[in-house]
Amino acid sequence: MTSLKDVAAAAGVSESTVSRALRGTGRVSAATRARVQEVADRLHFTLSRSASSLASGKTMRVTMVFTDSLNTWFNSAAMQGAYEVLADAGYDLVPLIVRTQADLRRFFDQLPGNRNADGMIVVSIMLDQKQVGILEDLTIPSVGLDARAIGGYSATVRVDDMNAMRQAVQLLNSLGHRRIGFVEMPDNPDFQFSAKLRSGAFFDAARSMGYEEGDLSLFEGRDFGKFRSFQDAVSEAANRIISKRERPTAVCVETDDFAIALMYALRKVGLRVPEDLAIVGFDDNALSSMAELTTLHQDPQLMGRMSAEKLVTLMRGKTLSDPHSMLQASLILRATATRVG
Amino acid sequence: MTSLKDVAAAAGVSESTVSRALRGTGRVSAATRARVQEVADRLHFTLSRSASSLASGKTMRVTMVFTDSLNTWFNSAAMQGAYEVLADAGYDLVPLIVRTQADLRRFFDQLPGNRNADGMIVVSIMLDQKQVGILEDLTIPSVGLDARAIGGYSATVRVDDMNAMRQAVQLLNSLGHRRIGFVEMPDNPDFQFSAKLRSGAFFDAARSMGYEEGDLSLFEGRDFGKFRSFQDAVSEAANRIISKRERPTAVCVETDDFAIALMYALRKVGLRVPEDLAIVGFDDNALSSMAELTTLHQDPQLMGRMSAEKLVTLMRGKTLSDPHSMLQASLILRATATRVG
DNA sequence: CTGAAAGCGCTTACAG
DNA sequence: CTGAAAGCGCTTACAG
Repeated sequence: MTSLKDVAAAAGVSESTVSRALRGTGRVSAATRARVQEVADRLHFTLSRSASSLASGKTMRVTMVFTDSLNTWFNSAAMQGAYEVLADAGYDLVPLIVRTQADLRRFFDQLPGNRNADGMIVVSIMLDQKQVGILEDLTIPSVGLDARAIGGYSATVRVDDMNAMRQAVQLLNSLGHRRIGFVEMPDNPDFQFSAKLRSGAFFDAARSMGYEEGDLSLFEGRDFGKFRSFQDAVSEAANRIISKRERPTAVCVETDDFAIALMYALRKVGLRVPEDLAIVGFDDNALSSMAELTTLHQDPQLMGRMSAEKLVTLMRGKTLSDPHSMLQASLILRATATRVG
Repeated sequence: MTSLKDVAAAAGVSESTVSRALRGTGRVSAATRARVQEVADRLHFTLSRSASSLASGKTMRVTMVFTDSLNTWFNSAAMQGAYEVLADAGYDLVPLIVRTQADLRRFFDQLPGNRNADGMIVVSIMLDQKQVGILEDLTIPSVGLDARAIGGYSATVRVDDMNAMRQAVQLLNSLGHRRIGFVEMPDNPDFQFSAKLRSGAFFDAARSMGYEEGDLSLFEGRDFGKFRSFQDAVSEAANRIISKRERPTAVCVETDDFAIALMYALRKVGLRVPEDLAIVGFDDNALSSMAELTTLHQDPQLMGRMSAEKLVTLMRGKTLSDPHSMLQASLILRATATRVG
């Protein structure tokens, strides 16, 4: 395999000069640079990233940590957004899935001594105090994407759940719904990070707008999470909604995917949406417009881009004027939430 | 930053022993191994991948090459499948998007001298003869995923388009459709790799079943590909279908995404699906069941897994008994293709 | 089972 | 602007 040494020999210059010419750093005469480049092209030479990395101390790699599959609507878009920015800046993006508490513990145990990335983007993970401490002591920057709390991260990008839920409650209130509820996603039984923030925000908003405890229902994710499949969880959630005494006339659902599946399940047993139950989702994914789902729009690809931009700035040793970005979700009015009755 | 040397010092053994103990290679006494591991854990030590890679000649990295966004239905599922297998085998997965002919040329120009991956998975790319030659000369194995031709790749995983299209035509024939057509995806104007194989297979199947040229219509991707947005392309395709003299009573569409968008566009102007036009898609993605689309099911996550399994076997220096896998798509009967008339 | 030593292929002060 | 040399942190024959 041809190495930098071969290029140096073929071009009649030193290895130092080849290195500088190819990377465009340091002072090299235009003529020399051109000759080196020409020889390198002819020999199909590429720098060994491992060797460069070892010598320079920069890995030119970014780890993107997920708790869930890469092909969810949110994760895949966030990764695409981050990829675009990182590729432009010369960084490789390396996805890592951390599914269980044990995985996560191992990951954090090894973090302090980890020299295998110049930075990381951590997606949708709730950290405990110890983990926050580890991040703070890290020599490489970390960006929290969909981080529900700022602690530990050098920068964060998130959606304003509080305000989003306020908009949703406001809508339901304006439409005359007096009994409302929130439906959580099924918990991953093996994993503790499912944030309760969105449901918490929903109820806070509702109370501040005059709803009383008796008006509010929570359909808890852990009640469906013990079921084997997504469909089982959907059935159980639908069942609990139907059999609820004093059933709400409207619910918010934690994500569009769950909202849409739920809507189909409810209609199948004869509950009319929106007449009997209004539904508001969260995400505005590709299914939502087709399902005519009223929902809150967020843009994970943009969030991925923003996270990567912050990270690149930090990896270059600069500081951020706005390390923590909070985006607003926008309410998309469609057919599943209409006036009560 | 703590290095292997520090671990060796703290454990009172040589660096060689630490290396062997931590990687579980070579003969190390159980007691020594345990002590080394304990010290390594205490110091939060992780091997530097760059240094390991440089010393061993293995990068433990796999490049996965796409021509399109990471968050398409097919790509994200394929990546998830490949990730699962590669992560288990200790490899990092590094996505690479090659959007233009120029990108692709540069990529292949640099491939021969590239030491930055131990193997690669190439998704949905049509290769020319020169590129096939480059792959064949490569020292690292390459797997073609959704490779429409075998040439150059050490192994391939694909769907049997021929047979899938035969099933589709057979269905339309059984349902009494005598005038049928195929709708291609809009071309990426900047890119030449959109395969014509699926439409070719469709017409081959139709002819072999007695359809005459006058019965068959092709709606070519390049006719919609010059439009700016996906929606524009959909509109143009719908327009061409509607204004076709001797309009077909049924069409196959290259992918579900395009089929569903097309269906909505057609219904909007009053064409009834399936009464006026039956539609069969390809993919069976999450939208299809909701849209009640009759389609051909394929499983990109499984294809990603299979590709990675083949690649891992090859990277370990073993040979494959079945390097080229062809999966069958299965026809999913739903509401958009019914008896003619 | 364990260690000393060479070497992987670069980058980067340091000198000139 | 260019080169000689040290060194990044590992792995792996080679010896014992």
